Amino acid sequence: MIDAPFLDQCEKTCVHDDLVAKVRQRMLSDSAAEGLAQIFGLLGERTRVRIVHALMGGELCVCDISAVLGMTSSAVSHQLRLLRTAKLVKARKEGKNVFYSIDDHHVHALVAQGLEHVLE
Amino acid sequence: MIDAPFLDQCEKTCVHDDLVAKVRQRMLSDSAAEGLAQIFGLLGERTRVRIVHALMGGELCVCDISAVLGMTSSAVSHQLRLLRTAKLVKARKEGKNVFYSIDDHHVHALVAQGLEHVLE
DNA sequence: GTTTCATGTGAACAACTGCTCACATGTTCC
DNA sequence: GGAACATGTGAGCAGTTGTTCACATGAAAC
Repeated sequence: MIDAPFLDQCEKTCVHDDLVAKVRQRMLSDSAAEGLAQIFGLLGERTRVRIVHALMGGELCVCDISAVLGMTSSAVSHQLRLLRTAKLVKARKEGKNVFYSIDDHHVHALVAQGLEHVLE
Repeated sequence: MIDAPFLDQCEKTCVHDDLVAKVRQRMLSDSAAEGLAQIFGLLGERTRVRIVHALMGGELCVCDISAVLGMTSSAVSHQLRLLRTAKLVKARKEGKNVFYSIDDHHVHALVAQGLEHVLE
């Protein structure tokens, strides 16, 4: 049921009980909301979204990404770690270099969809 | 061209000049990166993504959203302001109540796409 | 082995952000 | 008019986060 303390605020005049109950049934689970917020949050930062977009053209090593973005490799590496942990990008080691690429096929679609919103 | 200070770090051995130059040509503009980060960032937070998801079932007034999420209407109103300013949701006034709904048709697609990633 | 270099990472600092609290606004009902 | 109530908002605080700095790691070349 609906938590009491919040209904008490305006129960009589405002809240549409049946509607609220219906929406709560379809509501995102905690884990789903957390997961959604995580992936959107990772893409919701200038540096990281630029990294992901750069990788959409193909794999790049850390040093190349640093050069493309004009940032230190340390800063880039910190962000790559977050993206890698969340499985948005994957790493391939080759000698001294580590090449990164998009890991999840949904990421492409998400960024493309986001661009449609931004560019129209 | 490519900014000098960042190339200097590992110019001789690591950076693939032609590849970096090519990627930089296709690189996101500053405004596009900022716009992408903004919309993803807005969806990249637990409370806001729950609000947007709740609105995907139809319009709701502030008080109903508060009841659904179990949060104060003040906290919800603060977040609605951000979503409204960014044109992710729109407001319709009716007497004392203000009903919110999804403003941009891309938002539906984005959240649905994000859910596919999370739920698989 | 030693050097060189690409990458990874912990600590620290500054900037940002979400919530709370108090209060303002505007509408309805009496 | 005044009371009640849904909503909006500014200030302040606590928690989070992105970058820098210094240093560690691991691989290639000599």
